[in-house]
Amino acid sequence: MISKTAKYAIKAVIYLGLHSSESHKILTRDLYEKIQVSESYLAKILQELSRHNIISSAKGRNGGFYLTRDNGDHTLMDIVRVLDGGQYVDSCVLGISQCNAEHPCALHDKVGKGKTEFNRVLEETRVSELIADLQEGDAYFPL
Amino acid sequence: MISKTAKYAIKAVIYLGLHSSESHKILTRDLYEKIQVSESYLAKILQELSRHNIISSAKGRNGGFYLTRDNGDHTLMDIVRVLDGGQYVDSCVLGISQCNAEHPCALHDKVGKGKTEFNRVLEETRVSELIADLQEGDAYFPL
DNA sequence: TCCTATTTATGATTTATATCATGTTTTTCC
DNA sequence: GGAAAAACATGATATAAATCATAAATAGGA
Repeated sequence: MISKTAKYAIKAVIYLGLHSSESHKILTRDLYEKIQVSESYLAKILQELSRHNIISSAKGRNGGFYLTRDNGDHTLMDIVRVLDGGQYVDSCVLGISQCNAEHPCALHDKVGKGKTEFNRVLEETRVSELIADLQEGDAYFPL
Repeated sequence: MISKTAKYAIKAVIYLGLHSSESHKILTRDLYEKIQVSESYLAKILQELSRHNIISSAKGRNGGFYLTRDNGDHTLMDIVRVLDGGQYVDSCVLGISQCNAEHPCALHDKVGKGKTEFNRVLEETRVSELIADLQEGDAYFPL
């Protein structure tokens, strides 16, 4: 559905949203265990996110990664696209070319709703909203 | 979400359900183009399905693959499990170990519904039902 | 009984994903 | 201005998924 890499990325972004700011940056080495991924792999992922402006970073001493208000404007789908390259979002569950929303195939019609719903949520949910939900205690995020 | 291999398999099973019977078996070479996969790869998939009794087969001259009434009793999830090994059905969308249905994580709570729905449909839909829908013209399946 | 058409079994190859490792650049502090 | 601390860039390796190729087993028909 979405790659492991994208999952790591989403977790990391949420964590940064909850625990970082421009005045309190976070280092890869202090984050990788929580995400349950190796330090060097997380580093690569964070760099990719930074390059696409999903998160912010500062080099050198006192550097690190953090989330600004602007960063929070991205959707979860943006994150997935940066890491999975947008290829997973194909219209038909069975990969039938003549199948689309107006003319859904047998399975699409049944199963497709679940997938469409999944995509829709990814597309509509902004990082900032998710963070807000978590801060208000409405949601659970055990990292 | 589900592998390409599983998609090929589902397509093939549906096709067999619509166009084959014990007295009218179908050869790999007459099917692979419709599924849009190579002949040898489809052969491998059909063999795997046959071994797990999802479809039926006969060797030798006048042999081929076909679907019996008994075969139709399997669910779509059965097909997926045979080819993907059941590993994709992990509980949490983000792979968080402490997250489950009773205690859903932030994303699980939002996105999870889509995935759960998807799984449910796979689990509940029997091959025979899907075939019936198609034969009655209620569904679309352009192969 | 022998030949041919078919599934079946097995292994090799390619491609994609995930992961690791190492060197380079930038920034801040002393 | 030099040294240390950090992100950044790049390439190598490992693992898994997808695909291909070939030989063996089986069954039917002449």
